[in-house]
Amino acid sequence: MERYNPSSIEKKWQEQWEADGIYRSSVDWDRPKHYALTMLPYPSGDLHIGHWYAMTPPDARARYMRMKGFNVLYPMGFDAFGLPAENAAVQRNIHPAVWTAANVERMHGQLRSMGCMFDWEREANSSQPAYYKWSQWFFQQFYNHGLAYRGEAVLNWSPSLQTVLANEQVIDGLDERNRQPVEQRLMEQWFFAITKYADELLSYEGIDWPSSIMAVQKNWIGRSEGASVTFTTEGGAAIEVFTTRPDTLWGATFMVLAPEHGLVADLTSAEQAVEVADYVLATKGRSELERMENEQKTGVFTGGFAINPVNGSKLPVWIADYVLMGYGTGAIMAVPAHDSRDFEFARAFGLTVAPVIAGPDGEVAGEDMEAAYVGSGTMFNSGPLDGTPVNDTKGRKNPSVDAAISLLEEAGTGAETVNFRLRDWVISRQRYWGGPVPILYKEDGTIGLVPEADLPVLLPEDVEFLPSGRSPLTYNEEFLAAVDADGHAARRETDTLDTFMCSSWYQYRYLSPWSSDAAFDPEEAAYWLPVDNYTGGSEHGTMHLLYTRFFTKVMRDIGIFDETKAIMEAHGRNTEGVFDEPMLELRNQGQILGFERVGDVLAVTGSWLDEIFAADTVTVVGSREESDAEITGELMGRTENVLRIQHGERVVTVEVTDRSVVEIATIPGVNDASQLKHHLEVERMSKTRGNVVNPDELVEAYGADTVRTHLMFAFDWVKGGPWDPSSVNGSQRFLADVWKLGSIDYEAVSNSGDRDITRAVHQAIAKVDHDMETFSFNTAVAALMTLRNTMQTALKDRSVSVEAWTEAIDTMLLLLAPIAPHISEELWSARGHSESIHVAAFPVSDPALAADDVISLIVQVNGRVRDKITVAADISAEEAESTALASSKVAEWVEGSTVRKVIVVPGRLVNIVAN
RNA sequence: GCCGGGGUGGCGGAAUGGUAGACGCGACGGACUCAAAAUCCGUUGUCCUUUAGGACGUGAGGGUUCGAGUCCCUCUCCCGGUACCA
Repeated sequence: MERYNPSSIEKKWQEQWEADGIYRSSVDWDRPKHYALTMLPYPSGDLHIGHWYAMTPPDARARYMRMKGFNVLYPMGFDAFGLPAENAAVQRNIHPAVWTAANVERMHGQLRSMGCMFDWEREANSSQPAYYKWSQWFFQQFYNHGLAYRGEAVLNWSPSLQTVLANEQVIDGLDERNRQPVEQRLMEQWFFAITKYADELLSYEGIDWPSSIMAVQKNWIGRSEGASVTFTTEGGAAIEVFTTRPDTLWGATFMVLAPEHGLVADLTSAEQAVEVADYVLATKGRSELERMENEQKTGVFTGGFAINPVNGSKLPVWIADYVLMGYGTGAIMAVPAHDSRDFEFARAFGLTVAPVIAGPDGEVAGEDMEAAYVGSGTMFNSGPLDGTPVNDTKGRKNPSVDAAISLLEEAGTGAETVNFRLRDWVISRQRYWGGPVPILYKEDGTIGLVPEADLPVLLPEDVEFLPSGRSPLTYNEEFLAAVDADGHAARRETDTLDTFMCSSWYQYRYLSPWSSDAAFDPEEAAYWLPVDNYTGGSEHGTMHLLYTRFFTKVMRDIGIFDETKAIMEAHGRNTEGVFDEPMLELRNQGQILGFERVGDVLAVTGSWLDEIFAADTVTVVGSREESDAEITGELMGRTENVLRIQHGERVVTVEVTDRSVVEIATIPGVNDASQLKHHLEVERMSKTRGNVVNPDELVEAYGADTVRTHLMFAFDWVKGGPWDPSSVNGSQRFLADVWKLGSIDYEAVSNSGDRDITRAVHQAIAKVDHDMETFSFNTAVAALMTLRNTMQTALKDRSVSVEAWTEAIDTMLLLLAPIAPHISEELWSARGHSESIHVAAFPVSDPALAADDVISLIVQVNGRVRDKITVAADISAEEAESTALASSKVAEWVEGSTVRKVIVVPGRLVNIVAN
């Protein structure tokens, strides 16, 4: 028997599977389908352990579904447009297309090493013309239906990326990719009208998504119920405001406009003109980050006034940057008594505070209140609505809000309104490496689509990258010059599509990446759609996962699924709601973090040069006590030749020079500073932190099966956690044991253990079946390890028959096949099976065989375990009770007291209540 | 602040309201070996105790229950998201 040697078998089977085409997925209406999708990677160059974690457990799930009888589609592709390619172009003078293609090529090999059941015939790559032609086509369809438009808004401009970004791509005032500051600018851009779908996006009917994702999206969409109210300036212009608290209208004491608001100029008086202009300018110069960091309220009086429609009072109008142009109407009525932000502003500028809601016990706050009152109570000083109760519900459910809205609607000065936090999606990017927006600027000044026949608008390859940061499309005359449908000269749009737009529909391109006359083949779509299970990271909650839902709903509404739907119906499928959502079930995996490691303890001799200690010798020692060197302690970090050493309470900076001698006893030869191990925290993996786990190295050391098994076993998949390099041993031993069990020539000595091993086998089947179904991968592997343990015990005294042993090992291999596909295939084949294990059916557990004959009956006295008695599993309640009461240990514990009650849980325990 | 998730041995983690710590890592003791690795056997929540056994134990406090890691209330800490959103 040969030893388990993954490297020799894994490659062999990967090639065999590919040659046999066992992972080709084709439409077969006679079989139930399962579309398993995992988020496609960006071709950054190297697959990291996170990719393995995101892809191999779902691969095991897809394989499991296949063995359960489903026709499974599990495709893979590349989200291949994006900025890193362009940065590489500028920094290293490599064309983005070349850089991307090389990375895709490299990642192909790495993806294959996972042993996944990807159907490569269905690979899609968003940067190829065959793909982005359809991204452009979708843009045009959206445009024709009024869902793509060019508009002006205050947007996020990233100076470092030299492009505009969608709200979703800005986190804490920084761009989500490089974490550089973003500015607010009034700009004209291309938008998708996602806000038209805001309400529908709030519904998750018919889909099973994690509550955290639904919460994040709901929060992001930010629906709030209230009223729009029209105030009037002294000049007669209308100032529209949105408020969730129209019941506090009588307490409005001033108004605030966003500095960018269109009425600012009209309202500003001559005396205030300079101050207002200064403030507007200052706001413009402030980055999003600075604005957020500024906790003090700022603002200036415009000198203008507006009339409150409910009581005719005259309110001073201010401008302040705490009012955002991007939300509501960019103007608010300020009710300092009942809104904490308005209150702060009023106090900062000495404005009137006028309470209009009394507390629940009728207590009325005075002008001198110390904080805004936002609770429930009763309206007062509110004209006709005095006495109306105020509760803590939103919108018309609150009687005070309801009454106020009715009043406004009768008077014609306001209306019930729902407002959303969600903004329309900016989809144009001022970058080169993306799909060109298929738009022409015509001679007559109008804007039009590139004729459909001219799609795709190809990205010119022959371009020059200038360090200006500007997209080369903006100065490429060959690209810019175009001809419109009427034969007139036109200029092309130089913006490209947001990569999130390309990835919003990739699940449809996988259906038929070969289609040249449609985005996808409706025959394929009718069978495979919708996606049954989607897996990926939760960080896409407000980006990709929101966009793709929107995209699918639009596709449904503009008829893109009509043909697909007709074919589905022809096959007898119920199509109701089938195109409402792209993915029926979503599961998010956690993140693999870097491991914790204790750094080398160093003893350093040398001399101080100001704050830096210049090393003569650096020696790795066992502990601080071993050395009396001047500087000694754990190496906390290292940058090039500068060490940070924890010397007692403080961290000392030590410089290792050319003349320094580094001694590491465990590493032979001449040592240098780069060989020193520094301390690592549990945190995200990154190259700069030096805690990256390279999956290629792991595969080389342990084999893909061990890496797969370990990623499934060592974590709760949803949670993730730190990678512990030593715990891989457990998964490696497990597979080595399976190898031994599966390759020995078994001979029986007796069959006394048959019942036990058969029970273990059937219990394992039930457990693994259930756990694979529910994404509980770690306990599925644990159940297989338990079966391994049982089999090893049986093997020792050869106490089971050859038949029972054969069933056990064959079942073990079948259960293991989705998790560790290579070793199971090799052993399966070596055991004489001619068909691949991956086309075999998943074993079925027989409950009668899985059932225990005897159980350990737990006997409790007052809820504490006092005895355990082995009894038949099917013991009756009466019998269990009498058995328990007959226990001598029970007798000891109930002695001197009276048995009050006996609770029997059949097949489990007996609790005797006595006092 | 608000929303979501969580706190269980030295570590990763298991536990339909019913034996807390499955499975594994690590550690310790032993076998094999000239030695090491690998492998095999045993121990491993804490405390008391020779054994038997007992007490304590799932972030803290309270409650419901015959019985709570699990359900309810209050609090606390950690992680993620979001935040002048009117």
